[in-house]
Amino acid sequence: MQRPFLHPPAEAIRLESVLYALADPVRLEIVRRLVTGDCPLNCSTAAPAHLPKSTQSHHFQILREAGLIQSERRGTEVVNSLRLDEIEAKFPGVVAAILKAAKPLKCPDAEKSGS
Amino acid sequence: MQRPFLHPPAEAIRLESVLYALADPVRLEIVRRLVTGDCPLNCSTAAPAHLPKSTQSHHFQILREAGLIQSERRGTEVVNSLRLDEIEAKFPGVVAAILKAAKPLKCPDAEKSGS
DNA sequence: TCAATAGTTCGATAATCTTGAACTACGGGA
DNA sequence: TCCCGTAGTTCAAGATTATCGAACTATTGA
Repeated sequence: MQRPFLHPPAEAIRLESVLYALADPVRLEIVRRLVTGDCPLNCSTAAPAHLPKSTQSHHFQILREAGLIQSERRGTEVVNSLRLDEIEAKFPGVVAAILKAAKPLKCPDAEKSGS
Repeated sequence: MQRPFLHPPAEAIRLESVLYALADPVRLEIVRRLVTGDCPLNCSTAAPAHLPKSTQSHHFQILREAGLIQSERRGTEVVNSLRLDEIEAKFPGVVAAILKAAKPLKCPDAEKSGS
């Protein structure tokens, strides 16, 4: 068994880790996609498609360890969801303000939904 | 002349850089001290005292390049001030929420103001 | 001019990020 | 049940970045 996902309890979530996780354009985009909910939540679809799988996995690990997302194996894929309530309870307004200020990432994903 | 300080114009300030700058406990503490204004604003007093000067300088450079602070030589010391208005205009509520959520850094600075 | 103070720059080591390659886990046939 | 395809993880190596002592620069004051 691949070691199960490690999720920090709410008390252990640190502001610095949350900020660090969101300080990367790719991870910020992942969180943005998860919160808008306009796409399935597995890793491949939530991450920019042009990235290697290993890099995607690394970013999800950081988001997980920061306490921003929760990952759960569902069949062959991993379903990710945001832990917005817990983060909001600990750091009111932080993630909301960041997401409001975040612009969609410009990347080779650009599908038909042109700007 | 030591090359003068580089400050990005407001338009060039990126959310990711701001978050990255604030994701470090030391830098978050520096910003916290600058905003409470309960101490002079030069580098040595704004940074945790136990840190080597070179490390302090590095942190101030990152804060500067992120657009969070403005540095100006005043005699033999460097005076730092926050660019809160510009950041607030670009990313409303972000820094305010972060500062509200930030706890004072526990460090060997601990003066008589015991917890 | 000399010494002291406040920061910066340099150089080396350590830690972290990125990515290809190999591996693990699960589901679907035949 | 065995084999294959899909979805992610883990490993290893090179590239970035952080930390900190040592040397350097800038400014003030005696």
